[in-house]
Amino acid sequence: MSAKGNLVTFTTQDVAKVLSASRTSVQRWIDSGSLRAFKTPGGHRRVTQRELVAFLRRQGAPVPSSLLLRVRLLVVDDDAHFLKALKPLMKALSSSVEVDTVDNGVDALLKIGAGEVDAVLLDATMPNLDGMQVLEKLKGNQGTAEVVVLAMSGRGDDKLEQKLLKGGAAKFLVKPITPKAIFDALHELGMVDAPDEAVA
Amino acid sequence: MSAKGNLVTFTTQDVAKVLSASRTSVQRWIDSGSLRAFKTPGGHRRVTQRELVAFLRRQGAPVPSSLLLRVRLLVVDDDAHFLKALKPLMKALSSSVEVDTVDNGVDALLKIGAGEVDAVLLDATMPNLDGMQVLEKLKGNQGTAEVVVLAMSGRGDDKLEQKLLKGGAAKFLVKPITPKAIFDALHELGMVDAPDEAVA
DNA sequence: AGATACTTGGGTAATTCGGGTT
DNA sequence: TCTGTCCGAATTACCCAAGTAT
Repeated sequence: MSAKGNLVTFTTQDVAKVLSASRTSVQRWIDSGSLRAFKTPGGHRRVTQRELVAFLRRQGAPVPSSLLLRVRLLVVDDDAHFLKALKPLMKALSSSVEVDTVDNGVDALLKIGAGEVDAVLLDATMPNLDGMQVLEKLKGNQGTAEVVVLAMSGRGDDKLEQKLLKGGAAKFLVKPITPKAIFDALHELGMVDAPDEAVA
Repeated sequence: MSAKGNLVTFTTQDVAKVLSASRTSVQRWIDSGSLRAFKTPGGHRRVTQRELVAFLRRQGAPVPSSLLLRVRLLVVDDDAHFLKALKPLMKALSSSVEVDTVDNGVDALLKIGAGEVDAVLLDATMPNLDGMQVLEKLKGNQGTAEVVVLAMSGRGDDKLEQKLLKGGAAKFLVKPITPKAIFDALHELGMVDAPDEAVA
């Protein structure tokens, strides 16, 4: 079996404590749709940790590091060697980033659509895939709009960079991409904390 | 949690962990009918993985990807063209159905016997293979009796259809078989959910 | 098959939540 | 819009006898 169910849920009271608000307010936020929740068969509201963190970010509120989840990063590139090499390097660099890789846009969209991805490192210059189009689709869709897009391209191209950033890409990275560059980008976006310390 | 063949069942505690709820609540949900379960001879509740996923979806709760089920469908037909064409079509239609194909009954039975199959689409009118006999063997054997059999034949034949259904076939499909017909049959049997949505 | 350690069911009490209201 | 308070209902915690797993 895979890892433990990382599925922690919060009651309205739990959420209220995080924001120093009242339980009643949290109920209203949920009912008005600004905070997504599901209900138990008995009608009690439950908020996932993932959604709580997303909500805090939307509101510009600080995210307690105790709530930070591992970032699920999907790397989309058609260079098999790059993908194969990147995974262990990222793993060694930070235990708070889970790296998944695909070599084509179709698989990428399927995974993103399934809600299994927090951030995408997308080669904007892949053949058979219009990075700009993917970006537009992601940002245009409720449910995928919050996926952080890190665009990368083979070389500096100011025009492409501006276009992508304007389209909603969070960062623009120029190849060659290093694991540290990816980590730093995620760190600047507040998605991960400081790098792991060596354990003696 | 116990695993028997490919059927994984969850105890009340297992379900409770998935939702970070209490064991007592899970018991109540089962007793009130919100969550379907069966009982062991000793009275302990057991929930199938399939029902757990369905329950989570009904409540709007996130479904951990480790719980996602895929139906392993084995298609038995001697028409190579049919087999070759069907596989990619089913894949495009639904990512939750894994299609395997064989052109003879021997390989089919070997795969089924190995526990690698959830459902079989069986051409009941194959030469060199008595579909009815295969059906009887499957249903008569502990361990293979739960494999869902979708029988198909070249044309409507009420007598054959009645015989097969009486023998334990779950559905009777008339050729030409379309991927959608297969999917719908599996859907009616509760083995798959609604079709994949394109990331539009 | 028997023995052990762990888990579950059922009951009740204590706590928390939802909804209406101020 | 946010907060506080009410009551009925849902959820949780705790007990020990019984079922399950190894």
